Amino acid sequence: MTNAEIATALEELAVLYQLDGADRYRVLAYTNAARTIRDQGKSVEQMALQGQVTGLQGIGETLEEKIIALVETGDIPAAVKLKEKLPAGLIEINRIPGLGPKTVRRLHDELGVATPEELREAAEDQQVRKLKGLGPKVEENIIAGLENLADQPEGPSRRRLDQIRPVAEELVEALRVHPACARAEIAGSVRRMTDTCKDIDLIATSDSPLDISTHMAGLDSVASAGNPSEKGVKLETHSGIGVDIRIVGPDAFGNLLQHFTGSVAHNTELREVAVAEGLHVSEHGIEDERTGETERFAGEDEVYRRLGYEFIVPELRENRGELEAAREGRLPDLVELDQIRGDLHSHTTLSDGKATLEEMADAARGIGYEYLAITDHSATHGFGDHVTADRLWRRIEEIRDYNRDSTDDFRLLAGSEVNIQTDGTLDYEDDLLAELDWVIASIHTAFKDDSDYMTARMIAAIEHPEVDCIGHPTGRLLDRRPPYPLNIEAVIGAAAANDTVFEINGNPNRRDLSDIHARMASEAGVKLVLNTDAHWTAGLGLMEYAVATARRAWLGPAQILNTGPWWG
DNA sequence: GCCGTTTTCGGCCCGACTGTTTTCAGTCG
Repeated sequence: MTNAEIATALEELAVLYQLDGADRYRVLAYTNAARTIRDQGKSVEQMALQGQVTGLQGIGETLEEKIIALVETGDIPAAVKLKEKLPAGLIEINRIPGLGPKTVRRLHDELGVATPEELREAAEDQQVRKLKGLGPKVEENIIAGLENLADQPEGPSRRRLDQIRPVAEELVEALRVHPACARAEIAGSVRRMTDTCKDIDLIATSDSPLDISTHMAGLDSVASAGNPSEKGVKLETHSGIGVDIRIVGPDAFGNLLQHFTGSVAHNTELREVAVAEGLHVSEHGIEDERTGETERFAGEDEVYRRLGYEFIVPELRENRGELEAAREGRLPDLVELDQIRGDLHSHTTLSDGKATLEEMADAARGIGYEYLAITDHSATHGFGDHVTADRLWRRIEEIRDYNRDSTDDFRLLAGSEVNIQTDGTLDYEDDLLAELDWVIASIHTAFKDDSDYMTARMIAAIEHPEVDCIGHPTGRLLDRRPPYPLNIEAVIGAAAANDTVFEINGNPNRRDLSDIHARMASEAGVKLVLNTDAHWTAGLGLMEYAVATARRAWLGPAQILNTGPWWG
């Protein structure tokens, strides 16, 4: 059972407890545990079975028992019991925005509502407004909410960073050009460079905040807006992206930026630690309970310093140990985009790329790279653009000619992205692979839902003496395909033992390895390489996403192969 | 339900918004 599946089961149990009227802190404990588990790189199933799961933050004996029951039987007894007691429709109803567990429970107890359909009837018959504290607006919200629920059964969707970031940049620019705006920044998950984002958070400071809110609500790209106020405004773009704009005075800009950058887990931990020292942190400032005074800071770095931390870059703010490290002055020295000296994964028209070898080389040279590996697909790629062994031999000669004729220090590397076949072997002979400067092995076919099989196949490639690197190691596509199942610890162990490098593929649809797995790999002594997998010249520009993932994985230049010169 | 450089019991981040009230509970991020 995957960590995501365990987390989902615990989140469902949290909702069931909520509907059952449980203490809110008990519910919170399950929600926090689910988040911790979702964030783990190691298999929580294995940890639970080996009696190690209580070592995780927020997981005690009770949760350990429930997790063990879940992985052994597929169910948590407490959840089964609650599902017998509470109609399944209530969980569905609870997903309507604005309807929380307390209201759902009252609708059930006082009106007998057990399904979305019964709720619709109750709202249309104006029965809901008969309940104390509920009125016609709630009925309207229910009817609208049920419509949306039918439209998007999976709940609010997250979008890839590359889809949402240009919109955020356009909107923050619209803030900045307004004469009344003193400062504006992108905050939230876009600033933290997460894989996907739910919405856009923007913050600003202004002497006439209402003008700013009204201006933003009236933009052409805005489909609908809430009430513009002095504190900000909520928008939705025509493409359905939610935007939250918050405005404060210039003296508290740092507090607001810190608050709205998040993450929730980071801020919650930050504030809990502060409370123990008598300090109350919010977007408005830091209140010292001994003096009753609130300190405000224009700069975010001052907020961290006041609380006893080194400045923490946004990419690290996930409550994955960064607060402790910042307090002790041992934050990592993170890799920067300008430290990358070459790209080791690119395609040309020889396989499925859109640009020629010369065009790709010119583009890489234009970025200022010292080297570019040409790694077209191999002999079994299919789609009519596979590269036969004979053709690859000739390509090696072409690249050597290119380098010989080159008048500067830039060099092309002769490489290949070789398919890992179903039995773990590669689709070129060893003598050809040995002639290449750089060999990436990747899985492109036969994704099986069998962890033992996929792991063995991957390890066979890692152990192959001619393989330098594993490409997009988990095969995930953020908007359409989950990773294939791998025993990631075993795979990392094999890479460490064989000096095989893992790629962080910077294609924003992949970001593979993920931040969590890349950090695990690095801690196990595996080197990482940051690549774009470019299929056209502009694709080389995607390196910033690989760098972002590497920074989120706590990686510095010393852990990354292509911050160095070509060594081959 | 979890947890401990005040605590093994009694706490558990903080504020905005909404809809309903006329001071607040519930929900959300």
